Amino acid sequence: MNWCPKCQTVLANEQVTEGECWRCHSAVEKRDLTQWYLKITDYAQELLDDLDQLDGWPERVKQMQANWIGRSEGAEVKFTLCDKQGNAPENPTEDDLITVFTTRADTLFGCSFFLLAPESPILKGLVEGTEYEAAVMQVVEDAKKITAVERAQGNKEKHGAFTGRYVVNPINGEKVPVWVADYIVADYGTGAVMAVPCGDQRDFEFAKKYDLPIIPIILGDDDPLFEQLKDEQGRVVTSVDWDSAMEAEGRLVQSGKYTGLTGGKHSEGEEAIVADLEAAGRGKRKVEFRLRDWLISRQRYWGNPIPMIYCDKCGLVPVPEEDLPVRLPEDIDLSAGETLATHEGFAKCTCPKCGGEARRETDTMDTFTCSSWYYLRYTDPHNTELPFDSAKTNRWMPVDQYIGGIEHAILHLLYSRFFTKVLRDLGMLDFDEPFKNLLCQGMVLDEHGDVMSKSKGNVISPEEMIAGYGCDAVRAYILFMAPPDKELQWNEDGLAGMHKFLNRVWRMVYDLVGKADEDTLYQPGASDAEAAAARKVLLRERHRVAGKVVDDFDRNNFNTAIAAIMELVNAIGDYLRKVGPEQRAASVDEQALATEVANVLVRLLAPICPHMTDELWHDALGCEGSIHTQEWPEFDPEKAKDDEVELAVQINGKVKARITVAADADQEAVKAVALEAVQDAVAGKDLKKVVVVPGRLVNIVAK
RNA sequence: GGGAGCGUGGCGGAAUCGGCAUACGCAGCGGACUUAAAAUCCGCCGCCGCAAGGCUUGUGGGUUCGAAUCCCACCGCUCCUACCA
Repeated sequence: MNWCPKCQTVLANEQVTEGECWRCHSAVEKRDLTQWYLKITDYAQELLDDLDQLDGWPERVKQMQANWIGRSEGAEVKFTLCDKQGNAPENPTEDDLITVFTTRADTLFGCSFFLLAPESPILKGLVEGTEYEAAVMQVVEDAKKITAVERAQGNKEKHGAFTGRYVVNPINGEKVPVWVADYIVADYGTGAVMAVPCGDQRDFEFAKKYDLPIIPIILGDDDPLFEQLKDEQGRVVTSVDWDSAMEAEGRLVQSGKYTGLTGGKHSEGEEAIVADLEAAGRGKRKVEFRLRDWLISRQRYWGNPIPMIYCDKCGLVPVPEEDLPVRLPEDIDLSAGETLATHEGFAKCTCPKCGGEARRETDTMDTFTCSSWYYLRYTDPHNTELPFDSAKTNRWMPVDQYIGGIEHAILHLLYSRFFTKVLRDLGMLDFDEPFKNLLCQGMVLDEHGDVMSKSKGNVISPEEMIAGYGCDAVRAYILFMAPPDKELQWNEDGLAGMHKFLNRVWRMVYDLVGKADEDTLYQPGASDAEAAAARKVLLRERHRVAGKVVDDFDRNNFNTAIAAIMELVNAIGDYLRKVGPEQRAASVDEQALATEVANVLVRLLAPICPHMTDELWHDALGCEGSIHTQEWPEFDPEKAKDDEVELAVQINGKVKARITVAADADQEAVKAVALEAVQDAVAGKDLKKVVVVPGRLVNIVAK
């Protein structure tokens, strides 16, 4: 197990990052303990396959989950263990065979030694009472001491020892030595590995360090990728061009009857060799996953009790359903060092089977077990009989939009998907995935670029900013600073600007509905033509911006939605300056336009600035009810269009002039206007081609 | 070591399908109003250049009528993962 010495508890693999505890960042140690697991590995394939259904998830998160699940296609190969005298059994039984997993069966001819993990359960039996025992057990002991942190920091010096035993390679009958090596991971594959030093850099390093033979197989003895110094057996390699060797997978197998077949993962050679091993009963196709079972036991008070009872007579007995849930005791003195195990009122119980004295399991479950399905309860929160009624939950779920930090990409989001599938298989849910759309908001960084966190003490307090500018301004400013999925380096320079903008909105709305006091934006002096132009732009912007904001919200682009609202506000400002209060008061049409624009503006801004818009809704616009139950403003894409468009005129892709044409002008007319606009520049040149992109530009290709 | 992503003005950022690069804002500069300041409003604001004009999306190539966007190589940064056979 992974053990955190500070938290005094075990951790799941997912909760160890770079060798450290996810919660307190202490270096994680290894311990041998008997613990409870959930068998998430049974769902490895489905958890991987169903990532394809998650169109609304960031690619990055799906990639991280796929890597974590880590599917590898390969084969199991059975080697025969020789006895202590080094003789292979004539008719080996299953007990005489040791299985390895490999993705490169085509390299079996290059296997020159055989490795076991230090934690391998058969290791002790192999060396017990032999002259090799001391050295092997030393490697086992040392492996426990090297912390995962040291390994993560690149301390990858490999250690090993010969066990004195041999195994026979099933493909060629070669006898190779068995070593223990600390770079073999016990709980991946079988904890035993065939070593092919000319095909694997780690095996190569190990072979060099302990002077083990290196057989050049992928390519043959004379391949230039291997720099060779042959000993009397003709098989010592001093170095390998690894970069090239990695790309050499398409090359040919050069050994035995397979000579001439291509090598590599899923290659002809690999297929042929696995097929022969299978026929001989010495191998079979196998898929391995990196994902391990989820260790849920925690040595903590807070957590769901694990509902199991230990009885001396009956063994392990589950708490019967009618006694569930098991509740934590509240009369426990944690500060005095009392634990669930020492709390007799909790730990002591009677066996549900025989009625005799028994003890409860006093470990509790990982907090992530609770967070893996809490959201289901939201669909039926008052149910006193069941966690949730399936009919209700199936109606509401899955969650349309889930929001969370990227730090949960593997932990919470993988566990929740697993729980959903298990509950579905138990008949309690009728869907496969809990969260249709996922938004991972970026983290907030301080001025040095460090992630803000309570434990680092570098968080900024929103209270002060809210006191100075109001929470609508703080909220709008945060949304405006960056798209939500991007990380954001905190900087308050623009906050005062956002505050000014909202004040401007406030005054404008009152001005538009004719309730401005003395503080109007109107500056006399605009001509009728200028007033008409401002009015036209305003009407267009009202429709264009409403469409853009609705669209931006669908894509979570809140920053550009706010930018668009600012553009509408700029158009309103121009209108208010040029069409004065008296003019507006005198015209029913003008009042209707101004009121509608005010109404649209306030509704567009409502999700961003909920407080001030609700006040404007009642006090300025005189509307009833809450603004937050209103629909988005309607809009007409036709009215968002201008009847004239400005086009760039390019010569060979460089902008040389700009022309204004009617929006519905036909291409020939546009071409003529464009050519006229640049006639001096193209004079005397050969016109190869004229590309007209309606509404955008004209590109003239001339030589 | 393996995987993913990013690089645009002084700054945050925009450009949704290959079509006017720098929207919107911050900072800065100039102006109006004011006895003055605040507040408010207007204008300028990528780089070089007096100008005409030229250059510009990390660097270098390629595809294309046209590239921030697609392809290749390199440089730099970030995140994830890590002795996974």
